[in-house]
Amino acid sequence: MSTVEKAISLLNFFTEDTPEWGLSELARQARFDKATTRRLLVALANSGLIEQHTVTRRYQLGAGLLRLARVRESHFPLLQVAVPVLRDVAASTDETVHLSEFGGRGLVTLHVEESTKANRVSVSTGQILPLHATASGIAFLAFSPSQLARSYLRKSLTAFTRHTLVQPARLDDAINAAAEHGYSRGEQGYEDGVFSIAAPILGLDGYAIGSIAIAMPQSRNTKATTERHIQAVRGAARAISTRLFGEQPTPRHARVA
Amino acid sequence: MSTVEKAISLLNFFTEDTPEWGLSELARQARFDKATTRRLLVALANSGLIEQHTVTRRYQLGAGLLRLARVRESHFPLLQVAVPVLRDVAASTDETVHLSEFGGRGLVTLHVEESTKANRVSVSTGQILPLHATASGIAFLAFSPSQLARSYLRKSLTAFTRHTLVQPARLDDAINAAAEHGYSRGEQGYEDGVFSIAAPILGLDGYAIGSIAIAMPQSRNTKATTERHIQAVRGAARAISTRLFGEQPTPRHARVA
DNA sequence: AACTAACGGATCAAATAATGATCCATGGAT
DNA sequence: ATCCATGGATCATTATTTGATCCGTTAGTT
Repeated sequence: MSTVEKAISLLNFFTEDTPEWGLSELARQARFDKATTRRLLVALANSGLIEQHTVTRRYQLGAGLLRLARVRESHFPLLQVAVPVLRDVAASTDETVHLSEFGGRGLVTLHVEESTKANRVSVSTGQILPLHATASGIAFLAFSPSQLARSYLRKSLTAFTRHTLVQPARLDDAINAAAEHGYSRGEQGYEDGVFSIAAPILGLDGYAIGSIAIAMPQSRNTKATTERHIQAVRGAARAISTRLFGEQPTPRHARVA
Repeated sequence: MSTVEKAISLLNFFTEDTPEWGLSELARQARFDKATTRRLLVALANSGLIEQHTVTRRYQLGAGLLRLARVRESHFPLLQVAVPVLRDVAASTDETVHLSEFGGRGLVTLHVEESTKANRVSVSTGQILPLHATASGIAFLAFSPSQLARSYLRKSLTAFTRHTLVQPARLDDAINAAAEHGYSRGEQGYEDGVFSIAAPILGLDGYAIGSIAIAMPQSRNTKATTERHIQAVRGAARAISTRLFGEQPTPRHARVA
């Protein structure tokens, strides 16, 4: 892990739940030396990615992030384009719909539109989704350069539930099925009782850049609705690609051998 | 400049105008060695702050930034709170209004609502404003810990126009006037022909966290309108503080000796 | 088709910057 | 009044970053 990666990894400790950190607390959590942590924080603060409250001396995310996020969004308006589409899908299905993009080392959940039902699936923004255990991940892998899928298969496949696909062969099957049909199913692979359907959002090169998924309680997974959900999620994913690039990219499957 | 700061400084080359960079091009611009630049970019990419286009091999800002910006905005909803206020001011004055926040080493312009007039001032998001040459900067300095103001006064005071305040004594006067009246004027200090009025947005500790400013062509700087603009910008700045913190912070002036 | 130039990327000895044990001052809590 | 945890500073040791140089590709020119 390079110094730069260490510094940035500190940023990831700042979440909706813990948006502020004291120095010692953060050092302990990140398992860095206190002095090291401080130096990294100071560097981040000098760059505007972190700010320090002058009174409490606690650290929080800085204004520089807003600026950079704006630049990115103005160049590549994923959220701007996708959020209305997600909203439509959420409205027409009344199930939780979420968008994730591949960035760095995993699928980052960027936006969530929740169902209005009392019994619904809650997803929180910022969550990193494991590729092998979620519908979103499988959909993404199915349309990724096969090298990526394969290198991922070699890594440790954590079992989050009894249903998580941990045998490489079964994961291959799931990926191949997703590549063939253009969508994937996740049946309690990450969290018990959650069923989801996902489709990949393709980039101009035909490879997936992320996914969109509908998540619902397993109990609402009925034949009749599922078919509608598949259509909705595939249509939404294609709409997002088309609006982003002005055309529908030609999919590039990644069959795993 | 630490390695971390170097890496993050690379991010700042990605702007609305140049949102993509090739490796060599960026290395030249940043005056880093090509190998160094690449290592830094790879580290940033591993962390999700940068992404590389698989085909063109060019680099652009990554999805991780969106996530972090969201976390910050949900913890400290400056934009969410301020944008509607800016919109009101822009609508009622029909002049360009912009919001900046102090982060890292300068005032970062976070949002702009432009006038609908043909002859208007254009400000672009992401611009870094010099503290001594803009109304926003003076307003900020006037309500900053005096240490900050003083250390800034020691630094080189670049003259952007013939009107830029470069003599420390005159800058002191401007800061003191702003501290006294709660707003500042910028008369062509940064760009010729631009007149602006700014007020500080105060944090809970009573020190400024940023500013809000109205900018217009010098020709429209008339006594009658100026008084209205002063009221508008002061009211807006106070409204933002109040909505952010639920109370109006007690201002802490920073009289310069 | 051969040549050139610029590109992204990889390598590794030398140079430099990061590390962490240790110390200090401050502020709550008991 | 004492204790303990905090944020911050120091500096010899250590590990990482650096950059000259190399390589294979691609795109433009002759």
